[in-house]
Amino acid sequence: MNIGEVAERSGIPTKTIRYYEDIGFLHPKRNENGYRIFEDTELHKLTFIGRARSLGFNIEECRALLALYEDKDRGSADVKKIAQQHVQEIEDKIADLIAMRDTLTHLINACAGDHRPDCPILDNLSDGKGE
Amino acid sequence: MNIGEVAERSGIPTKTIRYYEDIGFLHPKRNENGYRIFEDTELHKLTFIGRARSLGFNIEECRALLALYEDKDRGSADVKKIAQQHVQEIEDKIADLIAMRDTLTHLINACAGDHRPDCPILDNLSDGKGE
DNA sequence: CTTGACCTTCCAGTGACTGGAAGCCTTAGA
DNA sequence: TCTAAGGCTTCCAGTCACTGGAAGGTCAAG
Repeated sequence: MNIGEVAERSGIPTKTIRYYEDIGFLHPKRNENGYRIFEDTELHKLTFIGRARSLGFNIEECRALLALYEDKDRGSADVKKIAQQHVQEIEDKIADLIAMRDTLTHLINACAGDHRPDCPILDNLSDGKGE
Repeated sequence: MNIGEVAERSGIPTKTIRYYEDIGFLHPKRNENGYRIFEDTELHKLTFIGRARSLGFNIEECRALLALYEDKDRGSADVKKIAQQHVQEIEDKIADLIAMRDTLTHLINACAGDHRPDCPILDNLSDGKGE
């Protein structure tokens, strides 16, 4: 397969695939004209990475997961640990965002939203009060 | 005030304050030795930006909010609109994160997390099934 | 007079891509 | 056989909002 076909089948853009090669995820062979040739194993790897990324794992976590995937002797505990840490990070982010949303919603509800200049949102940004 | 004092009082690192000057948020005067001198208005502005950033507004949104804050003739509707758009973005992010968390939690619960190699988490990343 | 805490500028790196330029390769059609 | 389109290559720069570090000037205390 050429890179275009792999991109289509994995759902990962060609640019990103080349980037993944740069950072050592893949080592596709080249044919005599310099084009990358991908095997099914590489397509599979890319799809794996794509799924992990869409679950919010960063590149280093993907690397670790991939290494575990390819290690037939690993215990599932290692994988579970990475996933649990990641869930905790996600929970933290959710909590931060909810706090932001709640503050903002509160301010928005207090704001008339008309032609007059009084604005609790700006007042809060200006003096930190009004919550 | 020198930059160090402003940093302490606003809670914004000196590096970031210099960066904010670079991108045109501030225009502190300089004294003869080249040091920046900050007035209270600049400290106030920085604190404003700090609060807006902590509510998740990006730099351009902060710029817009600051401009509205300094425009005595604006209507609160303009501010409310920016805030509402921002809340919508936050809601979207929260929804994405919750979806990730739920998928992961589901997989984690299905994973024994022991010394054995079977792992539903890796299986899911590998073949997309198991949800 | 030295030490240490400030301050300055400039350059590079972060994460994970993404866009664009310049140029080679391949294939289908006129 | 020429040509045009599309796919492929590399390399460089930009994104966002900082952050770290180097190299050096300034200032106040002891």
